[in-house]
Amino acid sequence: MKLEEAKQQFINSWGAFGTNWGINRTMAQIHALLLINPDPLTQDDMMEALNISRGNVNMNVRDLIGWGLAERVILPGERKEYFTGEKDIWKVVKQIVKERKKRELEPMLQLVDKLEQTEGDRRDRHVKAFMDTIEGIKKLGKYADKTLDTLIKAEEHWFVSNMMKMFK
Amino acid sequence: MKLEEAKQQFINSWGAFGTNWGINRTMAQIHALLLINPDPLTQDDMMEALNISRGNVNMNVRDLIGWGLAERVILPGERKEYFTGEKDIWKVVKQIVKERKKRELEPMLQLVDKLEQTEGDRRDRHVKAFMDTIEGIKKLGKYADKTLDTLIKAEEHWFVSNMMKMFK
DNA sequence: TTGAATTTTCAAATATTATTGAAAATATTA
DNA sequence: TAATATTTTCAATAATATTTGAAAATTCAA
Repeated sequence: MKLEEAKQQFINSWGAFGTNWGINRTMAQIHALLLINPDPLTQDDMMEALNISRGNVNMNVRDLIGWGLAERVILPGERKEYFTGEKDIWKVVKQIVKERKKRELEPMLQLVDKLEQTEGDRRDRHVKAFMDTIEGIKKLGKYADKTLDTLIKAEEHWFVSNMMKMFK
Repeated sequence: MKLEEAKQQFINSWGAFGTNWGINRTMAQIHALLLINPDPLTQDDMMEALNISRGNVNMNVRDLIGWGLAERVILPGERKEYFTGEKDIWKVVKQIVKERKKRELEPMLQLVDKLEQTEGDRRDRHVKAFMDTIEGIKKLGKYADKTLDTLIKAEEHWFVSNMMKMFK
């Protein structure tokens, strides 16, 4: 397979992959494009590579920046803005984990803390089932929170070699 | 807060949470409903609790069964079908991990195996950047695959206590 | 400053995904 | 077997999410 075809396949698959994770297709495709491009790209480059409008590129690039997955680059002497993506996949994963933890896990933990205060007699099987679920989620959620914090701070080799010990 | 209000909040939040993960709102809400209900429910119960149509319940319950998160229950003497959900959150998490690994990680690994065959001279910076990305994803993907297999097979207490050692 | 280049915004258009509801299929009981 | 209850399907509809494109805002060089 030729490079151009392979790139196209990668971009399409990364886009489809993203949609399974609640990320819009275009944002994931732009991310793919930045991952595989050695040099920074302009918004026009992305419009052309993905066949999408200026507004679409602009919004999604800014979203990617918000996720910490892309950044603006100033090239001396150039008028236009350029953008690059983090190339180290381990760092990409850590960044995504960090953001999703902040955006989703933390609000979920806040919710269960609140729902834990629900009134009612546990001898009522409905009350009990509800409270058991909430407590189960809280316990596992807090544990996930700590685990993910460890991952976010970890160096790849440290994390991998620690995990390896579990596989034996 | 009263039980009914708390249940409603939990169902709504679980639904919203699902949409961030590429899972449709109704499926996540039905799952929430099954999580917090001590007894099996009929499709009519779910229609009423969530204010949705029969067809919608039916499709989403079957999807949940496909994900291994709900199952049909036969109650002796009852004409209607009943459904329950797994209550143990650790098992729920393992089941979701197992399914997403099969549906997403494995196809992704197949893709990178294929894209690794891309022709081209690595002295070309574009070829090199592409191949580096693909190889990075492959390496981390294979590692994730093993880690998740360990998680899927693990007992909660074993897994937790192993992870604890990393936090120290 | 000015004005050309560039980026950003956002209402409207389009595309995608989810939901309904009624007909068809299936299962159950008498 | 026929009558009835229940489940399933799926075309039509509705709801949601994404994309466009042109106007407004901003930036920058002279």
